[in-house]
Amino acid sequence: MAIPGSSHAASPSARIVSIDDLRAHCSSCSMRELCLPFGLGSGEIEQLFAIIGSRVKLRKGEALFRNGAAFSALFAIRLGSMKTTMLSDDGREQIAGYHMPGDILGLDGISSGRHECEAIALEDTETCLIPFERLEEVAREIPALQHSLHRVVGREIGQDHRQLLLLGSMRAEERLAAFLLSLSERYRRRGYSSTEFVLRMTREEIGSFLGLKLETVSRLFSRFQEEGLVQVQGRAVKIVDLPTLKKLAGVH
Amino acid sequence: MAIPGSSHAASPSARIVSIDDLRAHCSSCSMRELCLPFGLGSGEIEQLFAIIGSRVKLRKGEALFRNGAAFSALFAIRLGSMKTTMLSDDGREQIAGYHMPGDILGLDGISSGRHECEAIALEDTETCLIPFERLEEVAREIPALQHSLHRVVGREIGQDHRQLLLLGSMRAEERLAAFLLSLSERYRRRGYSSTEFVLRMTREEIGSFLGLKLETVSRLFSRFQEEGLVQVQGRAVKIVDLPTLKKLAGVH
DNA sequence: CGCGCCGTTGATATTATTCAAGACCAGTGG
DNA sequence: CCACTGGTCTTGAATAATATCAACGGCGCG
Repeated sequence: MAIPGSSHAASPSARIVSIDDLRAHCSSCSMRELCLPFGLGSGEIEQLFAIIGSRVKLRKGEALFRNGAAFSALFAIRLGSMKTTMLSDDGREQIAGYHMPGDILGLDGISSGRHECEAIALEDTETCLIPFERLEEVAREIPALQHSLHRVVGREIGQDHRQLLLLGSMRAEERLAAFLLSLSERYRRRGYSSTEFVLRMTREEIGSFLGLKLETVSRLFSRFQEEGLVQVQGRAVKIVDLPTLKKLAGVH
Repeated sequence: MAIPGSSHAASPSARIVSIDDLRAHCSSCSMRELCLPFGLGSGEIEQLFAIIGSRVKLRKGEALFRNGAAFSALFAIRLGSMKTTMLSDDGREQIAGYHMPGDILGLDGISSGRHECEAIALEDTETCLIPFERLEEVAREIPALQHSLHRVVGREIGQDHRQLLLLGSMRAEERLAAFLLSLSERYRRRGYSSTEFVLRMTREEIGSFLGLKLETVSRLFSRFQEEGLVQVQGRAVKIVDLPTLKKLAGVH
């Protein structure tokens, strides 16, 4: 499973690209505010950047890591988007996360030393590979980096908890409304339109993420459109009536 | 909301007890293998112990921290059990976690500086208060502690992901079976019986944790008993047919 | 062009919830 | 001691929500 010339886990088809591009540098990365560099001085960013040995490019559908793979690194998404999926023993899959640029992947592997989920690219995607042991070393020297790592980890836990609330206590239409609002907010924070965006997942994947079947998702999109909440054409979504959508999702 | 003489968040009725008991020491705590001290040498445990200024005792129903409270510390459960609950804006609550001795609570507050859930004692419970800033300081000096903290965090994320799988893709009977197996395993690791234990939650709380209504949980317990999988008397549970239970939960 | 994947929609089936009634149990005060 | 009370648990019947099954249209791509 290992890539020739690399001790880090990634799928065989992934291509590792050595750094030859200045835009790849943390200090000029447009995601630095959301990612590990947040709060670091320029010298400190330099130290962080020094351990990011490579970028990993994935084509749509390729895996960054697979279930059971040895854990040795975190990955920061630079460009594109990914899903993380949990697999039950009988083959069903549950999408546990939908990740965008600035998100950090792979935290699930820290405790057991093996990844307990899979990370699959939803489109052509580029990530930074961050060797975890070296990150720990540098974090011991740079309090701000240590804190930033903890902040990222806490963000992941918070997101998971909100998803638990969604799956455990919301009805189908509330789930979809909450999902759209969450996307809206996350695009906004990244400087994109918060009202018009393109979904990167199929209806089936959205259903898996929300604990629903694809037909239910499709029907809900149709109904939301009828009711004038959104305009949907395939994966292109335009949020029309934000207040009502918020009310639906239970946000007051 | 702050306790007189303490800068750390906890409910007003919680009593802080200064350390006057040798059994309170990390090195003699029966949970040290599951908790932060794991993997530390005795000198290092001493340094960790030095920052644990106090224990927090809670009576059944009392809160360790509430939603929105300022985050300043983690808490390690020494004795008893707790639930963490997420609150939706419209008042519904979702139990996100069921925690036992050795578990670390409060990680959800790291990223925003405020707790995003509530931690409530399910029975009389005792926890160690671990000031987070000081923990970060000491973790920078002791790689093993730093790693142990990361391991604990990763464990939490893994557990959340498994719960997402449960809520998103399992049917009611699978959820209850998986819940019982998870309890069984966690009691086993703590040196208790893995086949006979007492639930610390009401049917309603179990339902909330599993995304079900209390009546559904009650019916399932009755059915599992009829089918000879378990013996249930109120909250006392005895697992009778482990293999079938595992098959139900989708574990092969 | 034809194939495969994706999305929509309708009819039906299944699952879990809701509503309702009553049993049980521990604690409390007369 | 006993009746009373509030919380918990169980069970049944009716209902609502979502899944399943099935058919078909569209779109992109080789």
